[in-house]
Amino acid sequence: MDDHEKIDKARERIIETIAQNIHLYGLVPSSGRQFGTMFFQNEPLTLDDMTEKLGMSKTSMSTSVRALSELKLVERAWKKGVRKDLYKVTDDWYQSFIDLFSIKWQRSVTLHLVAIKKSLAELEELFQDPALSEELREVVQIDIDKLKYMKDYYNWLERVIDAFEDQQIFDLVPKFEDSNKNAKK
Amino acid sequence: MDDHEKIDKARERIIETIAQNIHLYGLVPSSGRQFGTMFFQNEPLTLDDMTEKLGMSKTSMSTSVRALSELKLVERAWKKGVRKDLYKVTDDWYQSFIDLFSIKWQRSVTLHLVAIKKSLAELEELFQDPALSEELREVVQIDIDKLKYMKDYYNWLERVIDAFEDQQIFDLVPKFEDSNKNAKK
DNA sequence: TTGTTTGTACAGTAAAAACTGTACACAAAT
DNA sequence: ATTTGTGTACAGTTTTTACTGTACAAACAA
Repeated sequence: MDDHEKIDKARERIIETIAQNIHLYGLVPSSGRQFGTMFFQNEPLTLDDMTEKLGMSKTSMSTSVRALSELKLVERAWKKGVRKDLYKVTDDWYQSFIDLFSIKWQRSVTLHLVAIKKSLAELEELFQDPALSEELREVVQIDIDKLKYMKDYYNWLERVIDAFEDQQIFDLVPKFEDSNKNAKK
Repeated sequence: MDDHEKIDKARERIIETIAQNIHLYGLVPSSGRQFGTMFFQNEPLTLDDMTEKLGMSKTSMSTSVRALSELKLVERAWKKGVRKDLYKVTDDWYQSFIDLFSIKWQRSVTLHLVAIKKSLAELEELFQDPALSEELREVVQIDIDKLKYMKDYYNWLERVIDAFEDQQIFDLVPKFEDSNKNAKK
């Protein structure tokens, strides 16, 4: 194995690991491979570069790079004289992780809260109805309690996301381990 | 629309919202529907109950409830005299969220760190080799720097997960909003 | 033991998602 | 205005994943 192959092997291991884990971002392995491949290039790549390096169709590269961009794992780059679109991996991975929450989880939290408020309002109105049977009133009360629990939970989750977004998470967990952490004050 | 239908409609909205968002847990909508349905039952359910309520095969219910259990979204329950397995949704959703990280993300972090350390060791050895061409030496140096960045990132991520696991996250983001937060001290 | 009941392994099918190739709109170059 | 180059919409295909039905092993009952 020559030196170049050694480097490739070391890179491939990382790329494959990314590919196998990127489902946590809601992406498929081939997008992970694309991301990993871009990561080890020291120049931004065009769609045609990717097609060649990954042996996949240009259409796939296009849709896939868009998915990566939406999650801010990849961003456009510019280089004078190059007319094709260029892409490179975002260099702040901490921010990428935060963006994942901002984008995917925040959306989910919002959808849940909207649904919860709507259902809660309906059930509370029903609860006020004097014509409601005693039996159903109990059922409604239980559901209301459940929805209130959900509401508290999603409000918490929203505040967690906010804490990531405005960088407070780095107060709790600094980027680099505090070496004094285990020392006596 | 009678009262019972009103209740069902309020529940269905929530169940469908869960179904549409559970992909964040790596599960498919039908598992979300199963989870949501269980959530509104006040008694633990058997696989046959689920089959009936969701109109799906028992095999599906079995595999699906296992997936939900692995993520600790549901858990087994016991009721005297009932021979069938019973399942109920876990009642601490905050803990479920934390468990998601412990289970899915921790695993991913570990896999990445293993791969990174391996590749890093290989590249560092290669870098020591006096026979390495000057040109490749530069390439190796750049890759080493990239891997070190990844390593720092995944170490941070691991500490974030730990901060969730040992409940420190609740110091940063309490379960219930601190009402004094916006008041002057 | 023999007969029931319950959960799941496994093979097959149906449904969904990923991927490709063509065709075309838009932009830049001549 | 015409030609050339680039990205993507869209339809069709392949591949993957979800789901079903059967068959069976394990646990319990009689």
